[in-house]
Amino acid sequence: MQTDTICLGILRGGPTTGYVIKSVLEGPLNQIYNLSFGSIYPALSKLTKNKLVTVKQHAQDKKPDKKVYTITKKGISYFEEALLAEAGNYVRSGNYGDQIKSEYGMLLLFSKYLPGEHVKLILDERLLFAQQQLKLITYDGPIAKDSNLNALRSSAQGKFMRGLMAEVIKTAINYIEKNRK
Amino acid sequence: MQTDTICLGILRGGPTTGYVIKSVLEGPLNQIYNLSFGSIYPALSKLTKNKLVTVKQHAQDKKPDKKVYTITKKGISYFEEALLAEAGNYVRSGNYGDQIKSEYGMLLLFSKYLPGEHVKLILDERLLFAQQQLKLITYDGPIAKDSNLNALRSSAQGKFMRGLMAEVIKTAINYIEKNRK
DNA sequence: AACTTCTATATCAGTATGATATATATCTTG
DNA sequence: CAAGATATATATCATACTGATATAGAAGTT
Repeated sequence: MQTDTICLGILRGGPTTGYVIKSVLEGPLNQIYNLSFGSIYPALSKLTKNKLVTVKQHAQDKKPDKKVYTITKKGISYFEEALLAEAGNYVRSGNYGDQIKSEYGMLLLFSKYLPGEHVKLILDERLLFAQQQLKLITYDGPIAKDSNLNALRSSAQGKFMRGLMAEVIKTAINYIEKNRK
Repeated sequence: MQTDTICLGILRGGPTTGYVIKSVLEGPLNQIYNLSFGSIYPALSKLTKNKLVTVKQHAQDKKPDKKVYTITKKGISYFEEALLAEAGNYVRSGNYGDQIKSEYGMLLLFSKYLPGEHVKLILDERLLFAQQQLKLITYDGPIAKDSNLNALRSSAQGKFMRGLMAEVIKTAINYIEKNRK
């Protein structure tokens, strides 16, 4: 999916900053899609230039201006068309897998060539990370109003994805704990 | 993990071609790591130039020469050092998540803005794909001798990873089937 | 008081993708 | 049985993305 489409999709959930878009992708959407600042900021600039979003610069004396992006009417219709096109491409491509680069997976695969203590450390850190992720995804407490997580919270689609992610993480944690001898 | 290290690691399991390396990554290692030909072929050339692998060109009249790469002694020790460094970097980085771009995940997240038939099709195709992946991973029949899957077959590490992947896919399939209303 | 993490944007060298080109064999389907 | 699709096999390249780095103050931790 194009970075533009993703930014617009997140902005569909309410106005926010590039920094928050990155946080959402790194946090609750970590298992779904990752993007770096080097992709997000230029995309936001391009969207602004094309009038698909507007910016409001919140001066914060001495700190860099907080740029709050809002999707425009033009942006909303563009997003819906783009999403439809992406869905069509996905089905037509015949490529239904995800693009994955799992450092952890490769290290475990090659762990025969690694000292035992290293492997233990890798598994420990990964388990800890997975447990934190699980907590983050199942968390139902209050959230910042600019966090754009309401869609993930309240919509049936968001609940579906949260449930799926939680189940998958739980399965992985249980499997690792049981079979790591 | 560097593309070089991954190619050497797969070559550690026996001599093979760039095409087969791609097939292994696209097939049984699909949930772990993906690389395009545009990364694999240049990496293999670089490794050859640095004497970490050797090539034997198998002329196949009219078809492009099949280039079978074999890891050298120098390559083996380089791989082991590189792997150790990668493990160290992983633990030190504090970044234990995977790099993921899931088209399917994003489409489902935004499925509120998509016609119902589209969503149904996406889910159907994804389920079919997941079932094929599961079959591929749990398959225990004969394999081509140049497929480099013996490590994944016989080693404890390979069995561990296969088991983990299978459990995760099963969980996802069950969840989608139960909650897709 | 010193150190680390968080908020916030931006750039860029190096790396990776995805499409395209080429060429034949084999499998599939109407 | 012919046509079309898929598999084998390597290679290139424009475009896109990453990961590191820079900047800078607030807030939290040791």
